[in-house]
Amino acid sequence: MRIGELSRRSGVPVPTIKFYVREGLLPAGQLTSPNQASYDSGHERRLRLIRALLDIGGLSLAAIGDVLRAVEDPEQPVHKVLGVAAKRLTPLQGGEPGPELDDAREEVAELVERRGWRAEAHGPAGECLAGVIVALRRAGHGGFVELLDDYAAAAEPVARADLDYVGRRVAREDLVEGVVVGTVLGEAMFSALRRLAHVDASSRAYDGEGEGGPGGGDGAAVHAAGG
Amino acid sequence: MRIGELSRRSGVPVPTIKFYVREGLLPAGQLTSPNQASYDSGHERRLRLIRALLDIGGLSLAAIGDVLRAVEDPEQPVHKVLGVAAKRLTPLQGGEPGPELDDAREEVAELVERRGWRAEAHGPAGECLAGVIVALRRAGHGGFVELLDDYAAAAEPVARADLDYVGRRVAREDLVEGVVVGTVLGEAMFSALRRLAHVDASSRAYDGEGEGGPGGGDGAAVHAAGG
DNA sequence: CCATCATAGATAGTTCCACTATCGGATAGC
DNA sequence: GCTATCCGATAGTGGAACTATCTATGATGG
Repeated sequence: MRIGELSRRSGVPVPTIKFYVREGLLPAGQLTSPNQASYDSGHERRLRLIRALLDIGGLSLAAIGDVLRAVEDPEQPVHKVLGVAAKRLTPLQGGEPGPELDDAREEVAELVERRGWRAEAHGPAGECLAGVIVALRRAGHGGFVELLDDYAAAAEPVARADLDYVGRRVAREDLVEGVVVGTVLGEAMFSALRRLAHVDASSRAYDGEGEGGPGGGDGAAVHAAGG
Repeated sequence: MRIGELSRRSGVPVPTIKFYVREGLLPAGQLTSPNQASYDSGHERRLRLIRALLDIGGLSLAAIGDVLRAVEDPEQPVHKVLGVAAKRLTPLQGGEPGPELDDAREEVAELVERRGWRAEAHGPAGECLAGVIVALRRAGHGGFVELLDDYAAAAEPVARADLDYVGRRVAREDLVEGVVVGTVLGEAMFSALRRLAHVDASSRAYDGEGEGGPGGGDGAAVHAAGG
């Protein structure tokens, strides 16, 4: 297919497709003549993936490019690709070093030990978590950190489900793409579910247990007041 | 305190503080003379909250401003404030309408019913979830949608924990701020924990059950390959 | 075979966002 | 008085993600 049809099928404007090719996010079409190239369904799929990571996952084009190029490169061993993915999928707050951050790191290490997780507490994910803890404390909501264990307990089955999804894939590219999609879009999925569950939990807490179906509250329910 | 000290204590540059005041994110200092103003610990706390929502939560300044101004305004009833928060904390993908989106909406409604949630499936959170489902399908990862129930089951205890945290607050402003912080920073916290749990689950799945502590794998472990 | 349309590739421009720089005049505190 | 700091205002910066325009070339249809 030509670029016009690719644009129509993916919903991405032609100049934007050209821009993505320039930025190395999308391989160029197969040139059939000096000013004519043909694109296939692989391009279409890649384009949809880019838009999902961009719009839903909120990744930057630079991050998407790094990840996708690593996925494409057959030279890269799988674990390297996953390393790139882990780094680029993490906002990586870092923050200014200090005793606060050291304390938070220590708490993360204790949590990992407490739950018996086989994970490095000082890897990208652990650093990210420590950054969040510091930010919560700095924002005056240190109490929220007490929920860490509850959150960790909920994260375990989610991680197992993710791995289960990824485990069903065999081809290298499919595998890696599964990890990326699971990490990025799975996060968006959980986030939406969490907000839905907030409405439910709030409804039960403030409207009383005995009342009827959803939406019966008069506004006390958290998040229920949509407009 | 004067603006210089506020800057030193919060780590935010003076011109940036002035910028936040101009944008209505931070109340102006108390003028003690035509060109002298004094700031208090409330300003400092607010400033830290802004930075947390911006850096960790990834909210835009516009969204932060809407939420904080609603929180500040004593005219606004609590449920209105929570409505504003819910809307601004949601990326609100919307996406183009079509049969795909209708199908996804239907699935969300079925999920809500299946779990017995007292929540409107067509509120902001439900719409957001439907958008994610559509994006997953469009990106060629419709299979991931099968994890919806696992994710929903994990979201329930998290939502209960959040509500429990919020429930401990009594003052109106504290309550609302708790919701905002819980929703935004709690998401970042869960996200980091989920990635940590990925490392663990991957280690167990690929490195064998019997091996020793963390980090022992040779790279097959998801995300374990940090830089 | 010729008019019309789409395309490749290149360069430059736009919009939004989150700051950052500079300035003129006033004040604080020694 | 002197210097550092401050207020308020205006203007400028840099990055991100496009978008517009242009030229030369080729495809398509009557």
